[in-house]
Amino acid sequence: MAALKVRNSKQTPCEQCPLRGLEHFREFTAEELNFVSNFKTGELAVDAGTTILLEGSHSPHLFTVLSGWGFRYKMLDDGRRQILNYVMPGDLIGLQGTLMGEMQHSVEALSPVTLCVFEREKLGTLYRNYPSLAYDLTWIAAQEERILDENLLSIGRRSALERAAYLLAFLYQRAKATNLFKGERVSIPITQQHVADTLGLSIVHTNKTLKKLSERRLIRWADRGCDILDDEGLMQMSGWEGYSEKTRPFI
Amino acid sequence: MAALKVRNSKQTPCEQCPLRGLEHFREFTAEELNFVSNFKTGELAVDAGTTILLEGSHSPHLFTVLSGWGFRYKMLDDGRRQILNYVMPGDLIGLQGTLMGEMQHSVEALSPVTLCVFEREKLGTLYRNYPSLAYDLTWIAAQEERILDENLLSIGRRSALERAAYLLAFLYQRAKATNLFKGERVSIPITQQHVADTLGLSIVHTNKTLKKLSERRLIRWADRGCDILDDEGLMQMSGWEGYSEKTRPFI
DNA sequence: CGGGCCCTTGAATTCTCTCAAACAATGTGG
DNA sequence: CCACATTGTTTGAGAGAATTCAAGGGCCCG
Repeated sequence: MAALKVRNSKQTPCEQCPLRGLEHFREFTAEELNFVSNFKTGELAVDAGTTILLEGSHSPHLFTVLSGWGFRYKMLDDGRRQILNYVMPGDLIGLQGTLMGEMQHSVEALSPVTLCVFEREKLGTLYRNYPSLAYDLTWIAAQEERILDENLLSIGRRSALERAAYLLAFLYQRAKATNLFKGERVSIPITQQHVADTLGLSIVHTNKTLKKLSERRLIRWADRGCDILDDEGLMQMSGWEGYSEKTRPFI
Repeated sequence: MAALKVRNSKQTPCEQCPLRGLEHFREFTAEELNFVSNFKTGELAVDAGTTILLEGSHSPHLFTVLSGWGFRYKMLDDGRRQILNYVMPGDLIGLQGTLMGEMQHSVEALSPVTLCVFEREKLGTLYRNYPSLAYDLTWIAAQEERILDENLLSIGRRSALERAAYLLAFLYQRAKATNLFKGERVSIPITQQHVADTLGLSIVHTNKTLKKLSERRLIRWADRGCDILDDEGLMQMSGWEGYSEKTRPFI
């Protein structure tokens, strides 16, 4: 699977960024917008299945997801894979690698994905002249930390059924916030193998666990994806209360 | 267990900070040092077992650990506990809560701990006037993210034996870097319950797993703690390669 | 039509948990 | 100083959870 194969190159100017209109994201000042517009050097469109960032690679790019789904993961030498988190529109990827030189995880596209590409050299300017954006970067990193804390709690201490319910409620909440569900379709584009690799379970046991959620009418497993039927039921089953932020920064 | 009980209040000026001398931490410029010295409003000393920060509490403090060991954790309603990471000298705690209003995890002292207390109101000044420190804050958050990624991989995909070996090698490496082992004693001050709650295992199974590591002469379980006998053996057993940073920022 | 990918199911095996009991070390109050 | 409670560690046994192995079915695409 070739990394970073460009599908097309039409550009969305930051001023007309479709995400900026969503109430989920914080507004920019004119100055900020002007800088970010300059910070962005291009756009990238990749197919589902493409490896966007690869563990072990150096000086990787800094991206924001403009559309589509993806996931971050790590692998052990023998092929065991752990999915760490999912990425959706508005999410920044590659920050760890940008700050620390080497990617410690990979990112793969789950669906066709478009990415804003940022110029890593201008990160210094960002910190020097745009403290509010610097603050946002720290905020974004801290938010990711928070999600990982919850995932860790889930894998370490929740039962298989609770874990699965948490994951699906979590994905539903995030996807809803970024307006990923146009109209009625509420489908999460993952396979059961992805669920298994996120929950730390085998594919067989994951299948049986998801079946229980289906029998309780909380979800419906569709073709290569999952429809959420009762997100509150999922949250109740998992004991997870959801995130409360109304708005968040994005770059 | 009362939170934040002050044990004494003698102060260490930042200029004479014992951590600053360690080669593990990056140097400050005179300006940075001057600001940080002013940013620090006091010092706190707490006993082992004290809850330093509590999940659910608001407007918490921002601290750097000056001495001692602690751990971050989350709990489910029914008491199941997951330890997320450990904190050691030089580690910043409370950043998540400071940025996002409410603590989503707790922090407890494993040993007597002294903390530098920072004035949260001056965080804006930091971002506005000290971009290098702002960068450091983002770096610190990204580094925590990286550790959580590795922990997640461990709990999700490593076997019990590998997990235990990883954890102990990880703690050893971090403790060594912060010079926590004066002389020969290489003892990590945790109980098997802590290990269990970190690895997502029961205490009984943790005991049996640690026994296997002892039999292989990789560790020795001492009184309320663990002596590392062969850290390379632990790393080999876990398949973990360790962190490569020579130096890191701290505030 | 065949191959590949994904989902499903059953069965045997292995891992991990809970329950239960006991022991060691430490600290406390009488 | 001893009796007793508390905390942490250790061990065995049975129950439950999750894994691997194996096989079959559906669907899409070349």
